[in-house]
Parts: sequence; structure tokens; C-alpha cells
Amino acid sequence: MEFKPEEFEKKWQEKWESLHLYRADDNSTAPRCFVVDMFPYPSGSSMHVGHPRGYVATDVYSRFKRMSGFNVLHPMGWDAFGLPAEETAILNKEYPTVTVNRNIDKFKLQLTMLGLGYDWSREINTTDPKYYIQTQRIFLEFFKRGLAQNKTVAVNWCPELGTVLANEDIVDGKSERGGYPVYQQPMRQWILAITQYADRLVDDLELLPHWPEKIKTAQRNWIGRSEGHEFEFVTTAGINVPVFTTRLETLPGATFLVLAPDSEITKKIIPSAANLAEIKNYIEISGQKTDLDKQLSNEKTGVIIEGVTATNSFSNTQIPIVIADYVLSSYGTGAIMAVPAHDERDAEMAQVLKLPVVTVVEADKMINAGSLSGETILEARQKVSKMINATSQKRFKIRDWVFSRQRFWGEPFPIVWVEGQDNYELIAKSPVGKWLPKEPVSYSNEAVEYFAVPVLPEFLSAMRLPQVESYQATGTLEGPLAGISEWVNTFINTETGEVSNESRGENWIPALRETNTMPQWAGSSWYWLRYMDPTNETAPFSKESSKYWGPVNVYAGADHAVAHLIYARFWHKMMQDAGMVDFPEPFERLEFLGYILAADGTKISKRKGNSRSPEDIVKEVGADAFRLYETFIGPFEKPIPWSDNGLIGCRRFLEKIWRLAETVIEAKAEVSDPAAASSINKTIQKVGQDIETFKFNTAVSSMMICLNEIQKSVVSIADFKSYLALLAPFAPHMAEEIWSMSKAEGSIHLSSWPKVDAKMINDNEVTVAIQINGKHRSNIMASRDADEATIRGLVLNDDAVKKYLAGSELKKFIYVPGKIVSLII
RNA sequence: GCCGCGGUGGCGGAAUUGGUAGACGCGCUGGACUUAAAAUCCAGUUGUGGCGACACAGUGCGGGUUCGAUUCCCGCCCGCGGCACCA
Repeated sequence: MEFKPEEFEKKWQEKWESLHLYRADDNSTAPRCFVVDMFPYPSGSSMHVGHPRGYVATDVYSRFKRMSGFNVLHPMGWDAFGLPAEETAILNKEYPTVTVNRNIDKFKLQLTMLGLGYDWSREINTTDPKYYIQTQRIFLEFFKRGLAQNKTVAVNWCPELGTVLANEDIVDGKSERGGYPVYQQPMRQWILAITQYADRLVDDLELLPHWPEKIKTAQRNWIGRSEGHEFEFVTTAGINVPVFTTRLETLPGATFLVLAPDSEITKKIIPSAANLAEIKNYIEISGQKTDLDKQLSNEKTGVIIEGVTATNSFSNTQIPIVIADYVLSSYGTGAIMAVPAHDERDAEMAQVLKLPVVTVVEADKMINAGSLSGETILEARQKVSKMINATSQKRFKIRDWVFSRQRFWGEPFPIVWVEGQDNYELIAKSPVGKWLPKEPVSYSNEAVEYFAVPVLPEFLSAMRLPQVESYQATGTLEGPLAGISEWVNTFINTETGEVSNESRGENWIPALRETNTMPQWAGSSWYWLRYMDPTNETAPFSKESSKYWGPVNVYAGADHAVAHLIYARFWHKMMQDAGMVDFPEPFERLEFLGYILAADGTKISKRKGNSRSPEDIVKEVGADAFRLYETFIGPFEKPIPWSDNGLIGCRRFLEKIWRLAETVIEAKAEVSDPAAASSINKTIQKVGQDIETFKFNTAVSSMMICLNEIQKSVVSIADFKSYLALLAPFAPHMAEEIWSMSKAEGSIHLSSWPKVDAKMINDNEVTVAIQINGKHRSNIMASRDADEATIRGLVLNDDAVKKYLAGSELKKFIYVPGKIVSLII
């Protein structure tokens, strides 16, 4: 019979789904295994050959764990909020839900076509109101803890996209999407205080031994914790300048101070300057620089404040104060002591402004530093600290997270604004009170003060995105929701906290709904928890479900080394503090996936049309061969250019198995050849180990080696079934088809992973290599546990060895048991 | 600039508590089958020299340690990824 995968693949896919083969059991006593893929954004352009790489790998892993006796939860979902869907929807004049659902259907079809065994009963979609009402619910926990704040900050405003972008959305000073210019604009924004968790986010990386070191390092760098000292310089302007430094011992070499142009301290000091006009001019110019400008030109600019100096309290000298934009107002105190001898940037500045350079450290010892000369750096640091009464300080690079977007297609904040403190205090007496932070969140607009009031979980349905005709950008800094009056104008009941667009008499006061929406990161910051309890309507998930399923055992995906994986950890830790989960980290093990690149080594992109569709490949070689190739192509974590070349090899491999199956089933042998049995048992061991460690390429290779070894031998049906079981995670359709052809019971995917029969592995006779003066010259066969004398006899009797030894003296004989003999002559 | 990862045949790659480099797959060469082709099967395939047995060289480059180095150490070169004036 010919091998025609197209004739049985669909049949099995439908059968598996109807049998609920991949449903996880919430009440099993078996050990659990929770495997999560980074869920995709269902774009309009459907999947290319790169997407399935990770999904196939986790599918193989999940099938292997299921066969090994685990209660496996392997679900899938959609990260469907965000700009592209909104833009497509505007273009097609349809509600974004229509766009999103169409794309999801397409993606789901593609995943199913590949035989990926997900538990679809737990499918989630971040844009489903039943899901995002829970995202809003979690936001309330941030709000309650004072972690959701409202600040007017300079944000990255992108006029073309009509929105504010996070730093992560900007690449080389331009928007990641579209490559448009980005400008700094002050705006009222929601901020999540991730900096309050910075220490824990660094420290708890220690709890993650099964994360790749490179991801942990990237996170440490991103959070950027540095430990140093803070202290003040006295100035002749009568104002003290606080500075932060990690090199306190270099204070003797501090020859000037530098202030960030936009810092508060600069504003206070410059009225005393003799060259105020020059300074104001500099501040204005540097304020107009975009991030891109700053990256393009690394040349230092700055201006000295004339008529004001600061005291270096160590050397007791007066030093100049400089305003320069290489110092950032957003880090440290917005002011530094400049030590040009020991800091490259300060050195450049000193050169531009011709300021003095004093070397105070040489070969790790202090010099030119008065009483400190000769001391080590650490001793000097401690002494200076005492001398000037500096305080130890920790500082972080990571900033609080700008968490709002001026878009329509995102989760609305569960917040309404009421006018005036009286109204706020009135509402605080209602059940809303226990959801309020210690410090009220408020802002002023045209002399009116507005207070943020959370919408209680039971009334969150009032905060669903409205179904409206137009949801285009307003063209102002505000988002589309600001232009929809039935969204903006509402009422809140001061007794109950209920929100409604109709005032129903007493206790109802006017309120304004928040018009910003959350960024796409919101829904993806907790979704793995929703899989555990996907239909819960009263909470994001139950405590019991998270106790049973959490944490995720294996989380697999590409990219997002910092942003998503830090946000997810941050949300998780907040939820731990809120008592929603009781484990500190969401992902026990992280497997980082390498991208499939286009054949030319560049990124696959729709625009360039440099990729192939999975449909085409499935048509050509079948889903199983495609799956095999996706895993065989190279190490999981390594980026690899796509090439069709190896596909045919995987297809041939399956055809050979198909032919062997026919022979085996017909022959009905009771016992295999010993060599074949040995080979299969060795392979069982190897494949299991390799899948567990995500080395899928060598697992496939070892199955190929085994097939080459057994295809000419007598193989019993039982042994062949063992082999088939190894193949099942990789080629589920064909394995199932042959399984049923051999009249086996049930599905192969619910059968047990074969046990290694150590007795069948014949590894007593081994090849021992012989090296003479470091060169490989010959091999002998020997018993694995032969003693040295026996080996010595065999070696000296070997023809090749005799030839080399003729006329020479054997100086040394080294035997590494079972492996090698090294002779020195 | 800083941090991380990597460099092995024509190609994807395998092998690292130091022990036969190039498994497996693709491609290529020759052969069998066929009227012919496809498919399949068999043999070969790191380079150089040799009809051949075989010899020498060989894991980015230069050194070192070792009986033995793709693996460890020192100094470079190149590529990829991330961060980027963070005091």
C-alpha cells in the first residue's frame, strides 16, 4: 500500500478532537504538566513556516509527557488587542472583533492542519469581554495598592500612529511599527509602578535555574540595579545639589558638576547664573532633540553656569557647574559629580569645555588624594562615605511603566473620574472605599480637580468597549474613546459604586469614563493563569486551580527576552501579594526559541514575500513530514534559515517506516533479531532524554539511525510498536494510522511511553580505539569490562600496532576502559 | 562602546565531566532495476598526493597545557542577538 498521508491526516484530526483526546483533567491524581506557548497575535497575513516551529516542539513535548503518565495541560489562545487589528478594521470599515475573529479562524485552521493537540476547550482570546473584564479586575488590584498612578510625563508621541508608545515599541528612535518619527510630549498617563518591584525582579531570578542564562542577564541589564552613594554639594547659589555615584572614592577627582537640562535642580539654580540667556537657549535646543538625534550624535554639548560654583568638600575647592544633556533627569538625582579622569563621558565633556582632569586612582590604589593616597578603592570609598556623611543608595535603570495608550482597541481602564474632593470622599465611604489607594489619584484641568474612582468588579460590565460607528483616532493627543460622548459621560452611585449612563435619582453623580486604554502587554501579562480556569466569571481564576496547575512547567517562545517576560513576572508578583497565587514565579522553565529566517538569512516578512506557506508544504509532503522537519532542522534555540532541502529526507524516512510496517505486520514475528531489539531499546532511551531536554533534532536523528539498523532485520510486532510510540509525538497521524492497522487498542497517543529493557541492550562488545603518539591508528573489539592486561595483549597483537612498533620501544601504555588505548613510542 | 551567544565538509547540523571529528539528513558521483524516466535499492562522498594499501593536513587565526584538545587556558579576527550617554 502506498503512503498517502493526505488520505488519513484529516480523519485523525477530527477523531482526536471528537474524542477530546487532549483535554486536561482538573481533578487528576497523576502528576501534572503545564506547557504553554507564547500565544500568537493573530495577524491578517496568517502563518508562515516559522510560526509552527515552537508549536510543533511543545506539541511533541506534551505528547511525550502525556504518554509518560502526566496529566498534561497544553492550551492555546490569542493575543488579539493592539494596533494592527484596529488599523485593519478602520481600513475595512468593520468592527475590530470581526477582523480578529476572521484571523483567529484562519490561524486555528492552520494549527489544526498540523495535527497540533491543544486542549481547545480552554482557548482564550484577550479581546473577549469575558477575558478582559478579568484583566480590568486585576488592574483594580494594582490600583488598590497604589501601584497604578497618574502622572503627566514626557512620553513618546507618534503623530502618524496617533498614539503614545512605550520605550519597547521604539527602535532606533522610530516607531517599531511603521518606522515613524517619535517626539517627546507631556501628557497625563497611567503608570504602573514596576520600580517598586525592581529589587524582587532581580533577586528572584535566582529562583529560576531552568531559564537560559542569557535571558536572565538581559533582564538584569534592563532592570539595571546599581549600588552607590548619594550626597549633596553646597553651591554659591545657596542651593544644595544632590548627586548619586557608584564611585564615591573618586570624589577627590571631581572637577565639576553636571546637571540635566530638564531637571528640577537646574530650574532652581539658574536664576543665579550670570549667563541666563545662554543657558535657556541650550536647554531649549536640547529639549527639541529626539531620541534619534541623541543616538546619531554622541558628541558632548554643555554650558557652564557662570557666577555659580559648588564646593568639593574633600578637596575644599570651588568647582564649576555645567548643564549638559548627557546627564538624564530621569535617572539618579538628575545631577552628577564629574570625574573626567575616571569616566569616559566626563572626560569628553571636560575636553569640550576645557575643564581640569585630576587622576586619583592608579593601579587600584588612590593617588593625589591627600589622606587617602595609597588606600585601596574600597577602603577609600568607606572613608569618604563617613567623611561627608553619604548615604548608601540603590538605583535602577528600569522606569515606571507607561501603561496607557490613546487607542480604541485595548482594555478600557476600570476607572471613572469624579469632580472635586467632596465627591471623592463621599464615594470613599461606599464599598468602593476598600478599593482606593492611600493616596488619591487625581489631576487638574482648567481649575477643576478630578479624582479617579475604581469601578467595582461587580459593575465592570459598564466598562465594556462601546459598539459604535466610528472609532478613528481623534487626531488630538486623546484617544478615540474621548470622541464618543456616550462613553465619556456617565454617572456613579455614591452609595453602591454602580456606574450607569442613566442617573436614577438620588445618590447618582456625574462621572467621566477614562478614555485611555491599556497596552497590548496587559492581556498577555497573566493569560497562562486563565488557562487553568478559563470559564470563571467571578475571578480571573480560582485559587484552587492555580494551586493545582501552577507554575507553568515549560514556557516556550521566541523574542520578548525583556519586555513581556518582565511584565509577566511583575504582574505575577503583584498577584502573589494580592493572595491570588502562592508561588513567586510564573514560569519554572523557559525554552527560548530561535526564529526561522528566510532562505537569505533575513527576517521573514509578509512585505518581502520571502517565505512559504505551511499549507503548500503539507500538500507536498504531508503534515507529519513537515512536523519532523521543523524539529530536525536544527537546535531549538538557534535561528536557522528555512530551506526546503531537508524536507524530502523526512518524507523518505516516513515512507521507509511505512514499508517496514507492512512487512512487520505481515510477518507476525514473535521475537526480534537481537541486534534490532538492542537498537530499539537504545533508541527508546535516547529519544526520551532528548525530548525532555528539547533536543528534538538529535531525537529525530536517532530514530533515523535506528530505522537504518532495523529495516533489514526481523522485528516483532511488539518491538515495532515501541518504535512507533517513539515516533508518535513527532508524526502523530502516521503513527496512529499504522497503530490502527496493526489492530492495536485505542489511540497510540494515550498509550504508554515504552520502557527501556536494559537486558536487550547488547553493549558488552565495544570498539576500543588505538592511538599511537596521539594519532588514531587502529581499532580492536573488546569486552567492555576487560582488564588492562587483556587489552594490552590484544593491542600488542594487532597487525597495525605491530607495524608501528617494529624497531621502536614502547614507552607508555594508557588504557581508558571501554574507550581508547594510547601508546607512546 | 557594553553584555550575551556563536564560527566544524558543497549545505542544515552531530560529537564537549578532554578520548575514533564530520553521526543523521540534503546535495553530488558511480552502479543495479527499467525500452526510457521517476521512484527505489547498493556503493562512495573533509582536503591534498597516490591505481592502490596508505601518507600528510584538518573544527575562524596565533600560542599554551596534555599521552590525547572542536572541548580547557592566554591573545586576536569575524558573524549574530540584546542594550545603549543609567553616573
